[in-house]
Amino acid sequence: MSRKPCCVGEALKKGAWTTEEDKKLISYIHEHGEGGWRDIPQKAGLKRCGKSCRLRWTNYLKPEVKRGEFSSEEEQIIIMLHASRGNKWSVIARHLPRRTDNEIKNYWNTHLKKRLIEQGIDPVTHKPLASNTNPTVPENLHSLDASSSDKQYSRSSSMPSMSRPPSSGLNTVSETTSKDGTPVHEDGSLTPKKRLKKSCSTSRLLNKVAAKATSMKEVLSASMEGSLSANTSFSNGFFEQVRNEEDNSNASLINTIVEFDPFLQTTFYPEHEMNTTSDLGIDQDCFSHFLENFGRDDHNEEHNMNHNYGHDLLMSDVSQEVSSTSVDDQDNPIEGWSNYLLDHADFIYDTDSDSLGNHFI
DNA sequence: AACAGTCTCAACCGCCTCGAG
DNA sequence: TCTCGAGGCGGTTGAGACTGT
Repeated sequence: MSRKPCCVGEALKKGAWTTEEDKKLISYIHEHGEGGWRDIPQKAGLKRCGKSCRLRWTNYLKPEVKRGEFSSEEEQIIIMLHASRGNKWSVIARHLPRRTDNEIKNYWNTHLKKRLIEQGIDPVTHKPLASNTNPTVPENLHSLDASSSDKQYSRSSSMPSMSRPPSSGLNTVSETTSKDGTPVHEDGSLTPKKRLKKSCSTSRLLNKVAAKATSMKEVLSASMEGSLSANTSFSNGFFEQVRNEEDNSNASLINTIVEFDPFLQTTFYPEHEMNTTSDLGIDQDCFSHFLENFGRDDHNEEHNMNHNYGHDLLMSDVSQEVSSTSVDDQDNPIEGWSNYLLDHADFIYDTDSDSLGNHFI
């Protein structure tokens, strides 16, 4: 009622933010905190819409925002969650610490979607494209391992950020490391070994995760529709089998995946109400639970080198203490998940093993 | 060297939800 | 209970950098 409209009747600036504008915004928010976006432009001396300030801060300047190349672990999570939730970028972002929905959305549209298509997987349904007769066979990953995927990484790792303001020596992200902190040549490209390892690992995981995500989506759909029955591929005693094998690595993986997605808990643990604080001790931020279970990597110096623009900007010119949520305080929490999945996900394609593996295909 | 095409991603747009008044 | 602004969200755009010819 009494509130004044936002951004009305003012000659507001649009387009890319300048370094000076960033400094003003960072300085103001650091001093007064977030919130009250409507008033921030005026108080901070910016000719910007409050909404624009909020977006600039949350997507780019916020100290805890992680910027740079997505790891294969993060890619797995994005694909899996996209399969079950669709384009719910904010939901996906909640499972990827320090990543913004906008960044995930961009990464999906420019990288993951294309790669899934190349593999014959529909990025919308996460099911094999009609033209691909055998899309889930891992061998098909050879077609993108060193070509498309490698090309993407090579290109993106060497490409400067487009709309990033003139660095003025402030941004150290891509000077000695790739976007995800991987060591790079002086020209910004990944070393051949790193590139090969990364692309192969990513492609292998993409194949596995895409197939797994498809199954998960089917189960989720069936669950949501209340139609999960003996006809569902996960059924036929599968839940019981998994749950009775607590010390089995397969069961452990399933549990981890289920824990990862609270919605799937009702599928695997139908006697439980869908509850954000289930008996598993999992909530919407269940990824942190995973961290507790499987430990944090303490060899993430590379990731710790992943400073960010806002942080550097603030530290460079504004003599104020940086927020306590410093990048250096947080190592990459995804690594453990990746290693665990890599170590245990092979059963998904292991058709020679027991029935557990086949349920996922 | 110049140009066109491609790619990336920050920023914008418009709609929706929530909650203050 | 209703109104409407703030904030959140997903889709889209376009500037700028890279690549190929």
